[in-house]
Amino acid sequence: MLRTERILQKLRETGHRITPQRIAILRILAESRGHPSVEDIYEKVKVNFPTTSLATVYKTISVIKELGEVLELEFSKEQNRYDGKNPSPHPHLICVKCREIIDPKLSSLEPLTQELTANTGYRILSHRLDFYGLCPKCQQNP
Amino acid sequence: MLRTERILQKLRETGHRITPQRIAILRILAESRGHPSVEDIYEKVKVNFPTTSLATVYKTISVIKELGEVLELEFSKEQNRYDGKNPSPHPHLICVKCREIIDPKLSSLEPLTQELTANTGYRILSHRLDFYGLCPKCQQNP
DNA sequence: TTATCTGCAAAATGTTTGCATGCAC
DNA sequence: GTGCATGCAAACATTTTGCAGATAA
Repeated sequence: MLRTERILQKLRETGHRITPQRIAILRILAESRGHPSVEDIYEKVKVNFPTTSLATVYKTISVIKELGEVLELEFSKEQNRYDGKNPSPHPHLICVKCREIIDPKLSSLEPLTQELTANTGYRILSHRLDFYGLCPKCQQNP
Repeated sequence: MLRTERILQKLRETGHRITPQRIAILRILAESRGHPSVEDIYEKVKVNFPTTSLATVYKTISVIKELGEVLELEFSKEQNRYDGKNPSPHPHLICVKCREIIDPKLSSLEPLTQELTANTGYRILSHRLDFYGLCPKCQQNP
């Protein structure tokens, strides 16, 4: 809810309009723990706003991305997933069976990033770290 | 060339046929330092085998993937890239401007993986770690 | 000889775009 | 009232699939 307000604020400040669809979409984004896909968001928005289109969900996410308030996890074989709770790069843990994605607690990558900067001459801007595995549930039901 | 031989060997062992197109494709895969895309491979193969189709490149990569001899780096906004030199998970360094992808030397992720296993109950199978930044060349030519 | 591979074209999937209408400001 | 947002449909890019003919074994 704080997140939702913050994003609304940023939308206003940047001259974007606040529409009911946008409020609904970014509320879902900011409050979902589960890293929803566009389709997931679309289905949830439609409960209250049945005429909403997929295109609107895509366009809204695109705006929020520009504002730096959502992290996009890209996949090539399935829909991208979104993290609106925490838009800065952080590790994810993805179950290869049920495709649940969680945010594990993990030591900082800062030392690795420094190592890289020193060794390569690249200016590091960001990163992505995904671990793939079997969640406890899927280990039990094979 | 050792890599090429190894993959050819595995193809034979698993009952796949060795065709000129396949030899050409996996040679490019196994010898390219630059993490080529399907399109990159396609263009190179066509120099010697002008009738080759994109579908054949896709199908061949799919077979080599099944054999565990190529690492696929998935992207949602551009073509996937392939690492045939080293098919086990390792970090990549991606220039956000020229899209060059290199394999940096970096400390092992083993400690992080152990930390995760201990904290989450997941059975970790694999991972992907990409760093995004500006390569030295692109820092100079902005 | 025969089952697999190739190459073409069509299909599938996820995402983006164009445009007429509607609505936030 | 003005211009941005919506919602529809069409376009787009990448990858996959189906199938007839070619070819490795």
